Amino acid sequence: MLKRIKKDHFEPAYAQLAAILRREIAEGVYPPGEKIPSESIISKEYGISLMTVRQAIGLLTVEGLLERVQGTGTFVKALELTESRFDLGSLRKIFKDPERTQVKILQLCLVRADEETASSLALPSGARVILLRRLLLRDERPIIFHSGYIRYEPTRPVVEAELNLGPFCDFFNGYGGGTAKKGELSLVPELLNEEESGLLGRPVGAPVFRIEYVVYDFDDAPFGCGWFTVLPESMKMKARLGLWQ
Amino acid sequence: MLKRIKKDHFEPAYAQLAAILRREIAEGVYPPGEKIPSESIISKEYGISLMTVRQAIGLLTVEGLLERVQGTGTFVKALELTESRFDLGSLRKIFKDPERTQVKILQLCLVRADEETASSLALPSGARVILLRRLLLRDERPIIFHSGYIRYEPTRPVVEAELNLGPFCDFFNGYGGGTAKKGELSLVPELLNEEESGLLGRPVGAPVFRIEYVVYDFDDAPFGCGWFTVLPESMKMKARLGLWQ
DNA sequence: AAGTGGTCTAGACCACTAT
DNA sequence: TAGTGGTCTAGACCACTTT
Repeated sequence: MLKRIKKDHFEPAYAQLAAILRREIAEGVYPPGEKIPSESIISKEYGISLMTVRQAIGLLTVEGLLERVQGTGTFVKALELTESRFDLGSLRKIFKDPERTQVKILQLCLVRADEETASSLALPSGARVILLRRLLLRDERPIIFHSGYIRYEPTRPVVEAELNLGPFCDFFNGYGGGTAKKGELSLVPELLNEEESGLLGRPVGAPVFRIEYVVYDFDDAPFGCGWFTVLPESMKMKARLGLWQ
Repeated sequence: MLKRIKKDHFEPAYAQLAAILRREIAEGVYPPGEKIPSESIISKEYGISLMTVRQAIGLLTVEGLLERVQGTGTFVKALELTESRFDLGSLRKIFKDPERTQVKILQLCLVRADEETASSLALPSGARVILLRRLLLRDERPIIFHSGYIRYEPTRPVVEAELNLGPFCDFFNGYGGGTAKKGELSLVPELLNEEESGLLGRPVGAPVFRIEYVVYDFDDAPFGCGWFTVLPESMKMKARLGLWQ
């Protein structure tokens, strides 16, 4: 039998078993909707411990290939559009490559919060807040526009250099050393307005992504909100479903 | 000590420990970047097995709260914008609620594939493919437009009723009983064109999501491609970061 | 060398589901 | 009642990192 787990292999046993199961699913040995053999049967078949089998099946479960049903069995999942997950991985590379990226501060000042901002930051309308507007450039070309409001705390002055030097999204970790506890984001399709059009060098009305956010401190009080306007070609939102090996 | 694991609790031990660690992180006992106690120390401290501790820490790791570094320790992760994950969960409810949703077939016919489609489906240019265009309505209102091409297989005739009756995204599972092995999706911001504007009842140029896809069969050959145009209010793309308990 | 996480075992009992 | 997955134990050895 080819499907055997080798001890002393560079791959751990659970990964080997996961690969075998992945292959068997790909080959149609277990078609979508079908039940795969029980954990104890697999454990005996391959001569490995039950916990190791569970680790392999757990892996394929988070990959979306299998589904466990207590008391019944483990089943092969069919492809479902709604299982797709998109992440901001393409931004990660940009944020972590200081060589080619540059941040330009457009505005950093104290302003009176408008109705909506005050409400987002749980402040009385007209309270003073910090307005921060920046442009992120990649290879000299603007690709992201950021506009954000931050709670103004007189005890913690904002140092421009601090915001300038830190990573682009660093106010997520507060300014002056504070840290965010949680954040809420929303992704929407948007059209470039006139101002953004000028800043990002694209025609008015061009389609872009907008990421709106609110971040909260460790007392669950909102301390920052705003949005990022991102040119779609610099933020590839891709997802994969099923068996890609 | 309050932080103690109760056996015979309705919550399993690993979930109790995860909740305790979550709380301690929230309270700043372990600030972002800090190391939490080692697994063996936790194991002794709470009188539970090492495997159970690992299960709890594994849970918080996939939640994005902790990060394991082999040979060094487990650390509290700071909030990072780029860790955000958006899913199509809001579509799930729509697809699985046949009471309020309705599918209207606009077109189902054999056409000659254009250059791009032929290339996506790995067919010679001008090959015959099935064109399927549909509208999904929710409470009588159109919210998603789907336009897709499917490989034409003379041996497997397409039955309109089949496509009409199945769930909206069911061609993912092929037609005539075939099944998809994998799929690749891409999310982009787009503007409504004139045709879509008429179908979806929104002005031309309104911002929408577009989900482009290619699905592959079990021989890794592409058998379907196309896109969904989705009104943004019916597809809320939300993500949460950090500690929400 | 000591400490950390990564893997693994050979059992055990439980909750749930089907028959 | 039998079979399934869910949880848990008390060990073990390994790979890796730091000192």
